Amino acid sequence: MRLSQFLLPTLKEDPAEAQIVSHRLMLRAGLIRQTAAGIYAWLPLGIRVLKNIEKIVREEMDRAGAVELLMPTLQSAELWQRSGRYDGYGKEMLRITDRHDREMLYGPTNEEMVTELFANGVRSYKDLPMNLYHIQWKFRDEIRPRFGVMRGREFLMKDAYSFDLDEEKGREAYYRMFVAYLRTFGRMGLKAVPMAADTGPIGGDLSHEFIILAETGESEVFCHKDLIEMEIPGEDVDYTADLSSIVDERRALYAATDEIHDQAKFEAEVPEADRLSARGIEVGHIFFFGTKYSEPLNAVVTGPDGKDVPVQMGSYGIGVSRLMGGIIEASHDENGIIWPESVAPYKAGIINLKSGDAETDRVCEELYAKLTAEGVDVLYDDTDARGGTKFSNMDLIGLPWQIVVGPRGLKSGVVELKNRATGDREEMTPDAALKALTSS
RNA sequence: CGGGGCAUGGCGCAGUCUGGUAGCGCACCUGGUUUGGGACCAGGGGGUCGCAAGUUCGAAUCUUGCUGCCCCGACCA
Repeated sequence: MRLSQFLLPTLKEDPAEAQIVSHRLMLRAGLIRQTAAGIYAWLPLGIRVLKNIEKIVREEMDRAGAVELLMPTLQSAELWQRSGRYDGYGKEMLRITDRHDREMLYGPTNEEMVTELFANGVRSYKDLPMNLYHIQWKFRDEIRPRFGVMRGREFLMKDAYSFDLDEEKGREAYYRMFVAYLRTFGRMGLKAVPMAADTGPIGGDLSHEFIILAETGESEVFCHKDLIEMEIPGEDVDYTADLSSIVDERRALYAATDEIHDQAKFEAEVPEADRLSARGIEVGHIFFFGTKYSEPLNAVVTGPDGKDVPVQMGSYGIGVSRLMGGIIEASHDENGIIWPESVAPYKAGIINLKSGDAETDRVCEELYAKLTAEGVDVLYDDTDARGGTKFSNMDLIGLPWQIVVGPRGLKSGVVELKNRATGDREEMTPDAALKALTSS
């Protein structure tokens, strides 16, 4: 993409409304614009990142055996009245009336709807296990939206729902998601720690929040430091096998958010040198809730014994839009965002230091054409802005690599390749820069 | 929902206390000089001062009501 044809409204100064660093940087780097409290428009650069995050989530869900579908944002109130949640959900739920005075709502979640879809399509235990997910916009009318995209009212969420014949199978489904989450966050360059969470009325031990560590995180977390460095399961992880060893080795170590933190237990279980207290952001939440929805909505399958049983369910959320804020919180410096390559809107930027200079333009054009042909996403700053402006903007938007092309270097036949994360710069021929970017 | 704060050009702000016909920086447009880390000179465009009533000869400024946004708290992916 040529910057001259792109919409990239960067801001030199911090907008007054943004308090935390990810919110400030998202506004300054031209990723989002707020349109109402807690509601954001995604600008061209922002939507590219969002889609990259989505892609990783989708790939890991698919790998773990979940099946994608897409449920609507608007739901009828009737469905929620049957599950008994319509009155209980409170003002967080945005209620809408259509032209026929039918009560509708903008979905804050989809348990009811997915349960009904499942019940309509599945009758036999032989069709289990099943895990259905979608990536869809949700709306929760938070009393106080804040922190930009981290705590918006409208947000993009991946939610998956597992259906199993009995509790043991349900546990296996839960473990698959547990492992898929480790991989998902790991691929985004995040260190996500699963922490036991409140299981609510169902009880049991099957609920975890996935917390990423970031200095500016909203809540305080405490855990064994080994959890941070634990290896992420590889691409070849076998989801049909018993995954309990992967899950158990993590659950064996202390990890808690400040809400349920028990300092005495922490000190008893974790040697002082291994205690880590840090700040964290919740980016995922998984839980098993048995027949909470399958019973009232009559989602039953016929078992091997010929009897109908309500299915055992779990649900598994990932805050997709929130993750963008979370990644920035975890990866930035004083100059701007530092995108991990897996989610970066473009892999590289080309800075033309003297637009209009025949040789500089020629080398830039050639690099741009060749990188594009090789399938490398590249943003070419072909505007006639001054060098300093281009450097600052490129650092701000945080593309992993920058190729700086100017007359001074070209005199000796070199361009400069800069790594945004490390700040390292190296002079090399345009061909060498091309190779460096296409081989990695 | 309780407490606090803000609303003046695209962005950041001054002016409000002490009413007198709107200003600064950045951004934008034109011309020139510049050109490897947010240039300089000259000229220029853009604002019903959040909305509505009221007080006054006169309101960004005073009064009342409303709306929007931000921060702290309770709540949450």
